[in-house]
Amino acid sequence: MVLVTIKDIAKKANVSISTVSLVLNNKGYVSPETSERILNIINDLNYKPLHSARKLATRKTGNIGYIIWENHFSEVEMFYSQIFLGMEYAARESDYYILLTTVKEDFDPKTDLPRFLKYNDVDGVVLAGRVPHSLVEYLDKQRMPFVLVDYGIPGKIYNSVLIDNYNGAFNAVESLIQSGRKRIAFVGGTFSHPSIKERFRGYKEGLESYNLISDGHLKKYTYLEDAETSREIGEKGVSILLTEKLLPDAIFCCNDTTALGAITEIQRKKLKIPQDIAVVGFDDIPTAAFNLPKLSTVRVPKLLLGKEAFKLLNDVIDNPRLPVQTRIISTEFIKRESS
Amino acid sequence: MVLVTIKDIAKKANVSISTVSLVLNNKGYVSPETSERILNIINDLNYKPLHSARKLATRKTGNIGYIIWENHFSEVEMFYSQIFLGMEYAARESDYYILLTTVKEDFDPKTDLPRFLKYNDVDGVVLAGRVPHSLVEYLDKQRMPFVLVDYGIPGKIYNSVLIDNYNGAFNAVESLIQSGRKRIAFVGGTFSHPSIKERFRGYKEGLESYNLISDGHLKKYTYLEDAETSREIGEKGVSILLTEKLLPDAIFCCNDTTALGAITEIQRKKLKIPQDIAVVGFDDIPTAAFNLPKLSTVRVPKLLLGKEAFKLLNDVIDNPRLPVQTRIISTEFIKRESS
DNA sequence: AAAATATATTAAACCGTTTCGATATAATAT
DNA sequence: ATATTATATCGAAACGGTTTAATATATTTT
Repeated sequence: MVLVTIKDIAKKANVSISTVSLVLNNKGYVSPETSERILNIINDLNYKPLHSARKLATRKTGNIGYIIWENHFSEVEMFYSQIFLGMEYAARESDYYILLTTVKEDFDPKTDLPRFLKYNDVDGVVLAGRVPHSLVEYLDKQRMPFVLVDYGIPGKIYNSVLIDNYNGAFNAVESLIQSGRKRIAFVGGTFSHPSIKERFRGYKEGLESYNLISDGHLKKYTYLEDAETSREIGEKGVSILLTEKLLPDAIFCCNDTTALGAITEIQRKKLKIPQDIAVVGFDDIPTAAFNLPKLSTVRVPKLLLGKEAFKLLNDVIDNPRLPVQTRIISTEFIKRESS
Repeated sequence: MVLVTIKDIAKKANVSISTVSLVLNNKGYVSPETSERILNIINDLNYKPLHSARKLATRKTGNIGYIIWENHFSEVEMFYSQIFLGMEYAARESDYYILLTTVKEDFDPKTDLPRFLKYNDVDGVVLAGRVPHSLVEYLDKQRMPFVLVDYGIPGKIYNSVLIDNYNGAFNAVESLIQSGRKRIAFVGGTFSHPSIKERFRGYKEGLESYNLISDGHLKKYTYLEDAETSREIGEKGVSILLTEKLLPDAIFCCNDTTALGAITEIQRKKLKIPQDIAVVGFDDIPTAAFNLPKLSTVRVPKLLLGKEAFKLLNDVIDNPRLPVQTRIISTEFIKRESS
């Protein structure tokens, strides 16, 4: 049960270990016959190059890091787990392992640096969702290749994979309008998350393009709270919106979590969904399809986000002087029971 | 920006690299003065031993694998993510990285082996929840150290960290009884998951010990479906239980997901929770505390499960001939609005 | 026919660490 | 005083790969 090494292969194939290495990495010139012979022996002996030896020689770690806020991972949201999974699937076709870690709310690069950064155990990093700016700056300064997913830092341009929030929101609102809604409200969390800002813009311009936005509309029918999105925001938002004389007949929520809260509150007020009020969310988290009424929402292809992030990071690692780029992933409106 | 190596430290400290290595791993004899001097230089130069070099020399990978079913990770459940997080927290105090991967429903060791097993890139593995038996057998045969979390394979004894399902269920039922419930039903999924079987046993013996289990009780008030737990099972179970002449006044669900389904169905039937029917779940997933009514449940300390699994695996890796052991983690009943 | 080029293989240096004697000195036991 | 043991340090060989420059032969170009 001892380890099969490149030496064993070389000996059995009557070649030098260099030759074996060459076919392993298909580099240089190796005759087809030799190559095949070696490959067969590799297969017979079930030889797998030792990661650590290989990585030592190539001076790569073979790891990439995946960083998210602690609460994004430990709370209700499956959103970021899905992105991780998308990356993991993509990574399976490559030589990389993905190291997942969370960072605290009050992150400080001096003391809270993820282990894999502290010990230089990754070749690059993907950061998903809202993430400490100080961490991003640190990575930038260290010249560590990184990619942001579903987040951007105002005033800075980094490699990133983003959702087409604007059009997603626009289409959702459009769908509400086409089903006859006239007074469409918005409930959302902090604009410091660019996605939410963009969704709001899509909402607003959607209404505008159908001339459904009278003077004072936004004042009456918009609830924005400068906090992380949550069910609470949805509940609170609705309870305030429902004090209007003329009730909204639809609510577009900045994401599903918020929408779930909104639904709870609407039901508590004994109003019918979607008859009295339609509700639409954003993200398409799994819960959305299970809760009653099933939530209409804008589907974000989370696995694809992860996959694209991985691919982009790979490109950046392979070619560090690649110009900074942003890849936009488009969304799809999913009509269910709530609208 | 070149790499600081052990050689640089040695040179600057006027010692051999062996000595530096010795203080790094505090082994052998090194005089306190030398040791401190070296440590200072290490600190000054911010030297971090290169993982791959170290791992090559020690013939360890420094990784441990975490394996779960694909649907456990990609669906609603945060349960297994939490266990992962517990492991990750524990790992931070050690030298290990955790590699998370999922396996497919129809797993076959011949073709679907996780990469890190195929390429021998882990020193041990934690498997959480229901997991392919063929995989467990494979690991056993390969002498790969592993630990099962919240799962057991009938007829086999492996290193594992389990929940005290029996007492958790017993206590939950007891609480229902003490608040005056008489006809307590059970809704659950497949018994091939030992946890569910145990929870049922706790339920049954809880009732028995209070003499609340008449002839035919179990026939009338038990809904078991031989499938993965899901909201659907909860909904379906309740819809069947509610056809009884004498309605149950409480439902103990085998887990929170099922309980969430049960609540949906009870509400659909216009019954009040907890006035008409109390509902109790198991696990305490985050959603449980957010949904209305807030779910009473048996809290499973998921982070602790992960931590214990990590520690046990560590022990097993360090000492492979350790006798097989099972660590039981106890639970806590959380009374909220639904009971 | 000589020169240039393409093809095929290899020896040896190197990657950064651990570890195993070997060596040397200081402290203790006989 | 000598033998033994504890303390302190080091040289060199591993660990299992990659890579570069050198060598040798076969093929093509001039």
